[in-house]
Amino acid sequence: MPGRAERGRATLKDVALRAGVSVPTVSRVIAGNYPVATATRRRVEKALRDLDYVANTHARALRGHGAKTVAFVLSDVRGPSFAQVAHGIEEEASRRGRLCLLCVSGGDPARELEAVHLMRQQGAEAVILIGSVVDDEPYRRTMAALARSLDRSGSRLVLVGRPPLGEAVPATVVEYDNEGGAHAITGRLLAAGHRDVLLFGGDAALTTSAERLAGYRRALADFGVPHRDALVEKASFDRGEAYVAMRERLARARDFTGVFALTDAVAAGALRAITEAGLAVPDDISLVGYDDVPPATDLRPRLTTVHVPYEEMGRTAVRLALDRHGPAASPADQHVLLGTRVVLRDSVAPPPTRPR
Amino acid sequence: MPGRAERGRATLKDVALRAGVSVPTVSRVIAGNYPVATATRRRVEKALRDLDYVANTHARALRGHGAKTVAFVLSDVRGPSFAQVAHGIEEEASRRGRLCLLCVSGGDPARELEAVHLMRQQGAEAVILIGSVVDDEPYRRTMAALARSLDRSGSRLVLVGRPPLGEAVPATVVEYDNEGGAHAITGRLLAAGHRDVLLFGGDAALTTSAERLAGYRRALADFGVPHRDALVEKASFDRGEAYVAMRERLARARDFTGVFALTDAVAAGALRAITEAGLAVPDDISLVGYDDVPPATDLRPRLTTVHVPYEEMGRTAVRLALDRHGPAASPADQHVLLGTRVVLRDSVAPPPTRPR
DNA sequence: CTGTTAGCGCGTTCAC
DNA sequence: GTGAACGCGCTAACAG
Repeated sequence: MPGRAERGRATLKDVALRAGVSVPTVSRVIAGNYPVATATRRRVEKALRDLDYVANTHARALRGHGAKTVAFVLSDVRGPSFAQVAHGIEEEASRRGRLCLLCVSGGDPARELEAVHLMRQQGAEAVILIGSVVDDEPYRRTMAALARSLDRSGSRLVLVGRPPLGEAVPATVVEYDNEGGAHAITGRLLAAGHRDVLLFGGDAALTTSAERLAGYRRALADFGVPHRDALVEKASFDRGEAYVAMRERLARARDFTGVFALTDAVAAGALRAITEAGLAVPDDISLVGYDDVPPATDLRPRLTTVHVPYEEMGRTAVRLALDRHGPAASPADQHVLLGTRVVLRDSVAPPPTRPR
Repeated sequence: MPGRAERGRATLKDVALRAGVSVPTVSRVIAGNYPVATATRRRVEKALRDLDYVANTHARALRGHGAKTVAFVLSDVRGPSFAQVAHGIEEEASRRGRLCLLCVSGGDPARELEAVHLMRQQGAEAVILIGSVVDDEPYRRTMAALARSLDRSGSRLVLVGRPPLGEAVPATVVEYDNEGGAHAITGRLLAAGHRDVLLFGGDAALTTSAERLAGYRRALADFGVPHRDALVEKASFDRGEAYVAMRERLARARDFTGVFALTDAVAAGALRAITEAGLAVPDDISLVGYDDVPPATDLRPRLTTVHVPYEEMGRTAVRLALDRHGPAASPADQHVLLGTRVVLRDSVAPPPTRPR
């Protein structure tokens, strides 16, 4: 009776039985760092192949030798910017021999929490949370507790593209200069002569939107242009909804010559609405976006936007979390702010001189 | 000495010690399906909270109660179509309480194999391989062996958007009608009157390209249009390279009035080159793509393309693999071919009447 | 109701 | 060189 080799996966015991040796011997052959007689080794190796043995990660993990895991949560893999972060994480993690655990929250804080819980159980070395949130008091409290829990169990909470929780909270933060990027890109519009700049898209409750709005306002202030609430038009981050919203806005009032779309996808939707309304970009209306996702190049005109180092953020997140106990690691390194830069393309021009 | 509660994660033992009960009692409180005295339960629950206990998935898995895992491998998360499949998988998996393990292969067969190996060790319930491959003999042999290995260990190999390996191989296959879609979309061009249709992009060694090419040729045959090798222009799947390739092609010869781009991204690159060459789509040249990714709507003109049910493929993959032992499951259901459909938009018109 | 015993698959002691 | 014994953390049996 050859053990359970027939059904289910073969265990060390099955292999040992077949090779006529004891379990530890097989283990040694596999590990390779212990002297084993050549003849025995051959027999074991044959049995290993015959039974198609694969080590059980769970048992290994229990013993302390488990394959390490890096886990991350994002709201939707289909978003190009999230996908870039995910790619960066995956790349760096697998470069270091780590497996990647992925959860999607759909933007729901409850699902995000649940996901983190699962990842803790899994014993993930790092738990990476990606993207915007509603930064209220309950959120901060929960997150701080989570960070401490993970820290106690030797794991690490990493916040990517999300504000820090305070000095006392043991979490790694990888941000990008969101407000600065918004300030710079709005500045481009203003410098080209635009005075009526529509801020388009987003939900001010989300940190990402709020920061971009702040940059927009600061740029306005720098140029001495008074802020007008009427020039802030909410719309979701969805291209389709952005299209509809811009169409309606144009039907209602054409009281702007420049548009700062909170996202490239939003810009794409807006562009279609503007074009269909018989207006030209950038001749009649200038348009800028944010994120610099690859399809931004496919727009006509090619979109001027803000480049965000999403992939690098992903890589950095993994690196910081995994190297935090290393030789040259200091707590200060656990909070990183990556730069953004404006990518000049073809969607900005001076405002038209004659009134429309 | 309260065990290891200070550093590392708390175990059942720590909790039991603190609550003054035995280990199984704590286990029962957690499981909840066993009678426990109310007073004891309270004490245990407090200890659980105090110590911030989290169950160890690995120990549970070893015992047979582990959180199940669905694993998948794709070449690049940043590709919108892959991202859609990934989303479908994640959605269906988490709906069924499964965790998702993600690996990226970069299109390298060796890395793909390595990834599958890791996933086997992890004891994944299903291992899903996504996307095109070079379908040669070594590949088929390796894959078949892998399928059998996984099958023996109670897991399942799932091939998504990739041809089956033969009846005898225990694998689940979720395909879409790739050739049919290519046939239909090429037919649109032909029906509009085009006779010189350029097949643009892709690498014929990859299954996806080969199938689309086959559909293209069949459509040509149906319309009695002879196939010309000169009208097959290779280019990678990258938008940037497609742009360059189309620019060069146009400089060399404008011997076509219609373009079938193997991918929407390729179509985007081609569109830019065509437009910059002073040609109009669809007035001078008609252009179609494949995949129907969201940004295809942002192109101007909006791209006529083939819709592929990527998300559904992801969901189906998980469903088939997990339900294969269910009541109404038959082996025949383990091979599915999903339909594609042409999405008519604005990038096709009859060819110009006067010679350019 | 609760504690004791046993074992999941593996790797690391120890002896022989 | 190799086998026997033990324990990682957990849960399912069996006592009591």
